Amino acid sequence: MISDENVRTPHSRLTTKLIRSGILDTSAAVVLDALLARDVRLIEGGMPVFEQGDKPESIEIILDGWAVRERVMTDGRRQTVGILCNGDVCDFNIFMMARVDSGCRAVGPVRVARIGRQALNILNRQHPRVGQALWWETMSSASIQREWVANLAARRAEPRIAGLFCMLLARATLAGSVKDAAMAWPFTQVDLASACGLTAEHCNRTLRSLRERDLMVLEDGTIAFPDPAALAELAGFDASALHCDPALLPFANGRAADICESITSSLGQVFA
Amino acid sequence: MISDENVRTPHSRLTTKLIRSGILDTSAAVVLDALLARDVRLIEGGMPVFEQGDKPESIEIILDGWAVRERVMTDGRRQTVGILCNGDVCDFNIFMMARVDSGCRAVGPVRVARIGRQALNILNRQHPRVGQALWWETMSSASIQREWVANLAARRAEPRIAGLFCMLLARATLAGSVKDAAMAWPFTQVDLASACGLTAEHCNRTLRSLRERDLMVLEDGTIAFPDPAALAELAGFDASALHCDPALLPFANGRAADICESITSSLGQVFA
DNA sequence: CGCAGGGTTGAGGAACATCAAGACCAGTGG
DNA sequence: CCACTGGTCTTGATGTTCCTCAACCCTGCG
Repeated sequence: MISDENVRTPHSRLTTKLIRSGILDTSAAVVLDALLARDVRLIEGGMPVFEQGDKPESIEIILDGWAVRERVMTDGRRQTVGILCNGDVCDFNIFMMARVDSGCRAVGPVRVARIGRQALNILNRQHPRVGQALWWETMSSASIQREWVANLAARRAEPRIAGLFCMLLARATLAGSVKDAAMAWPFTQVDLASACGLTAEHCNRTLRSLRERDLMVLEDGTIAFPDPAALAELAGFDASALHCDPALLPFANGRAADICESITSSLGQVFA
Repeated sequence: MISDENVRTPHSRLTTKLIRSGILDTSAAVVLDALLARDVRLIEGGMPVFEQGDKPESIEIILDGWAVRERVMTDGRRQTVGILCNGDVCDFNIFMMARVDSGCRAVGPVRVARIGRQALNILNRQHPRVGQALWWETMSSASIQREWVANLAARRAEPRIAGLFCMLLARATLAGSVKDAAMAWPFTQVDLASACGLTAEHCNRTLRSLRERDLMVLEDGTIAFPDPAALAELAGFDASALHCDPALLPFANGRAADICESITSSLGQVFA
């Protein structure tokens, strides 16, 4: 399921997202892409990208594939606390934290780029705009994490799963890995259940309900959403946590546009 | 409920926390405290610190009191997505984000310090260690947000509320606003229910259960925990998300210590 | 062949939400 | 002074959501 689209396009998923969000211009993107190509690892599904308790020595960027952040609870269970899409920066705490609080595991095969402390310092000095873009990414992921909390706390199983789908579809769309409202889907129902705080059985039944409503189709490791707007309607999804122009997202019902307003219009002032 | 302890001690809650976490030394702390004293507002209970959709122009630091981050859902309900304790930095996205994704509301009276973009830039240039300490705070709050997700997704009502209590007690302890495992508690049961993703009625019944087990006592706007270790045991609480020496926390059952190991031992290398 | 992992379905019960009502208290306008 | 209001806490009755336990099927794999 590793896409080779980055061979056809000049930009990685991360820079695609940052450009679409109005954070990077294409010349700065080239710098970042070159850095991302320097130290790439391929991690097979189920394998850790890093473990809870590790001492962070670098930041990891998901180039292709999906990964989960998970936390080992005191009873031994692993609780998913976030999902990483291609184009996501996986923890920026290299500078300060002595230990990472939660591990990262590949779901399906994943290509990961690594940037060490020294390279990052040089980047910040020589290309401060690129450094700032990485901080933007960090802030953005904090917003996403808050939306994740709202999804768990405020919604029942069906809208909750729908809300997760909307969020992942939107993020993957920004990263450029969605075609016709469909994307790679290496997750098992157990994975999805853990992410949603549900049992696998209940998750299964809820998925069937979504399938019967023609809101999702899953086959061959690909998930498709025939009617993203209806999915967003069911979930009560609000894309404002993504800090992007809602017109870029596949929920063409106008509601998200109302809420987000024209975020991009003010992006010119970001680095003023 | 505004404490005046910061008159007796030289340090604000934020610097107290950063010193205890091994991030700041006392001389750098003086710089930060001076900055925190420059622009202080008093916000009464129920009033917004900032609103969802605002354009961020400064970062806000909670000096005293409690606040909640909340997100307006598409059906109009306000969903709590985080709780801010004294000593917490309330969103660092001033640099990049065009809009804030979730508002901040005072629960009980709150003293807030404001640092503008320019003052922050000067701080970063003249005192890079203090700037780094603020980034540490940001990373730490991301960890706390992940633990929040785990709490919602993995635990039932009783351990979930207990887990929230443990987290808040631990954070307030680091900030220096806890005495004898007791702290100010301006939250209504409706507030608590929203934070835990429960109805107020079920929250009420669960609190009664905790009270009957002698795990909490609430009176006069103060909450006390007669047996923090038992509370942590019930919750299955793991303090590793706090990135501090577990010996500083009031859960003296040895378990947290096992998990966190000696985090502080490696703090000397943080700025290497 | 056996076996493990993933998906699916059913029955029963526990956890939680919903609806409803009442107690208590602070404020507030008559 | 009173009545009235709204907010908070509390408790009960009832229904829904979700979990638990238990199967069973399928596939890939040793």
